Amino acid sequence: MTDAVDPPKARRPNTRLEEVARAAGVSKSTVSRVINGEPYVSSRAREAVHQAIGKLGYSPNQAARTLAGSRANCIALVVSEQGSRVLADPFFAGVLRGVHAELAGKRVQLVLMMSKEGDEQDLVNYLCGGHVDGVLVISLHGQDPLPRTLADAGLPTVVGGRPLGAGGVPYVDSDNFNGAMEAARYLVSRGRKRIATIAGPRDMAVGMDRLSGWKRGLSQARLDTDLVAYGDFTPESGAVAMADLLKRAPDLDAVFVGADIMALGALQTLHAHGKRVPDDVAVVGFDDLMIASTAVPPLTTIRQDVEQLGRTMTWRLMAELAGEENLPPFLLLPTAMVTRSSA
Amino acid sequence: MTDAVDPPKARRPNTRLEEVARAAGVSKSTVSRVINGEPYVSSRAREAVHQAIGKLGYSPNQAARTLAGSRANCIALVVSEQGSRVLADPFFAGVLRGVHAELAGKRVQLVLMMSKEGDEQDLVNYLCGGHVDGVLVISLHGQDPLPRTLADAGLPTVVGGRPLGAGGVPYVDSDNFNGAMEAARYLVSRGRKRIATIAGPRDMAVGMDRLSGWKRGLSQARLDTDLVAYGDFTPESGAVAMADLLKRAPDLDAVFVGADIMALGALQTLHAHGKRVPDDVAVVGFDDLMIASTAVPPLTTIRQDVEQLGRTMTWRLMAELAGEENLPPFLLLPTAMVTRSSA
DNA sequence: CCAAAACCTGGGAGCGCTCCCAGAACGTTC
DNA sequence: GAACGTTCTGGGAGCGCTCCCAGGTTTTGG
Repeated sequence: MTDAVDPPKARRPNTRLEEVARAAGVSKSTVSRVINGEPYVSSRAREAVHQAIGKLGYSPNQAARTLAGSRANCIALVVSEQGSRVLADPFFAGVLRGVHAELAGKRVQLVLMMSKEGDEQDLVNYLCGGHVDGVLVISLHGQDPLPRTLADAGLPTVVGGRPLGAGGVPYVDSDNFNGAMEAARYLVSRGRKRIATIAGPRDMAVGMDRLSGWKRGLSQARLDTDLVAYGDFTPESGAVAMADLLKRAPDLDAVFVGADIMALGALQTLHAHGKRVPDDVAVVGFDDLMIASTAVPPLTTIRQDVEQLGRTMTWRLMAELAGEENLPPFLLLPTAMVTRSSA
Repeated sequence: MTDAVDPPKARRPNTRLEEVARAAGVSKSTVSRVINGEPYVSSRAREAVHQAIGKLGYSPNQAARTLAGSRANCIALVVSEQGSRVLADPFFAGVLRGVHAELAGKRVQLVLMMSKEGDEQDLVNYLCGGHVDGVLVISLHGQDPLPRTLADAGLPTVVGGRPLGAGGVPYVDSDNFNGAMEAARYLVSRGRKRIATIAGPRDMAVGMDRLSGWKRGLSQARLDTDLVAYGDFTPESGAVAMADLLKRAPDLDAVFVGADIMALGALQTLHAHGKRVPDDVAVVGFDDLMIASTAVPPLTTIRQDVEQLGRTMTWRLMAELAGEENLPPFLLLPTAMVTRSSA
């Protein structure tokens, strides 16, 4: 009965569509049409609405739009767990940058999710629950069934990096095969005869594709392709692999390392064994990370444009969401050789 | 009248709360209570609901929850644009990792946003529009008013890295001052007499705090603090700054570089000038990036735990959202010296 | 000049949930 | 056993939007 003091609930919901409508002297429907860029709105009404929106600082309530409409205006970027490692990866950062760049200006939010090893079910439930319009998946290890599952559920999905276990799901990848082949050919063209490689893990397409490209490059020149060692995309594994190769073939005069990060380790081992780079052993990496240019000696490498990868994935997904048809099932991005001092 | 064939609308909305209720033989309200972990639900009902949820693979519609309730169950991570650069930064990746780790298990989504230089208004409208419960802001340059604006609008906000222009907004940062001081003291303790520094840009707190710490460390030992050069957190700027210092003081025997990334450039310059590290010039960096350990020689540096930074920011924000009171206005995370070969 | 088509507009039903309210079922106490 | 708590339950009013429908206004065309 007395003036009950409002509890500190605060934060009144913001301007609503209806207020904009009133301010502009039109109906809710018309405001909605203007916001969604529909036709059949007189320019007079459109103008009035825009003014009202500007004056009131109106921002539509996404939750309500999602609930009422059929679109969530939101896509997910799913990173497979081990993610603690993945997020540290410049690859991930590059992709993220590209995704963001491509999304700029479009009224689409990006939510980041990590697929936990065990309870993928939770993730799948969430994603398929209509909370997002589409999914970008990156960093698959092995035969991750996630993309297949999502695609089967009818959720538009694009994978970054050729997925091993998800035939038919659209993907975008760098042209690892041709990039690696170019590296091999380059080494051949420089007169190298005994060319080794340090490949990525066997359960990742990126590792296998680069290995295949290297093999093809060498066999075209009728060179032996027996000098293969494997690493796991860490400097340490690169160092170990290099030592192994050196033991198996002390006379090797070049090595193509399937990732700059491993090349760093290889460089250290080479140095420790008293091999001069590139005089005794030429080294070519892959990726063109920033560390490639600051390595000693600066690393000759194959550049892949990861930002472009992110952009392209996003473009492909958005195109599908927009209902475009006959989209390519996969896209391969060109790589480029960057010549520095190591080869 | 005849069987009108459904247009290919597809993707029927998923299971709804009501179906769960029916399956469990209870009311919508009860299901809602179970989902939200409210008390006053008999264990029998709770059990039945859990079973029904499991069987139907139900996942609540976030949009509806947000709309009906007062929480969005969603926080934003805002990265200030120039973002193209920021996202490539291991700092960002580390923070992101920490944020994600801290969020794991909590039913809170993370949306990523970039503040564009010009139209911050858009961002502010969106964030204050009730779409998110709180905001994490990182990578502020200069006197960015964004955190102040958000905080003033009543939106819980936590800044990563001491903000220069946002007094009063809670923040979490590494203890840059003490870390830098420790670096300086270490160099002193190793008998170095002519100690320089390469600092970050003057408009970033992280640069200034490390510079201050270095100064304090030297002046406590009654050493001159005149050898200061500035860089901008790139290897190139580090190289230039180092050359400058060498010209001003050819006799310098140590340099504290306010970021590993700049130390890389400094190392190159030192090498080019025929200075041996650490024999002629000792080098200490800051950050302990991965490149610190693979540098030649491996870099002695001050480690900051950026993942912990992300975790702490998130914890602080979530605590505030949970209504905790008397939370600390800022938190400083300890750094640790990592001794390698460069000093 | 009138019918049909093309434009523009407002009203209102619901999207799936939360949260408030009223009330049922079960003690517990005097 | 009447009066009160305490625990549990269901009903139903919205949250702010989109989208469908019905109706009004203009243009077109024969």
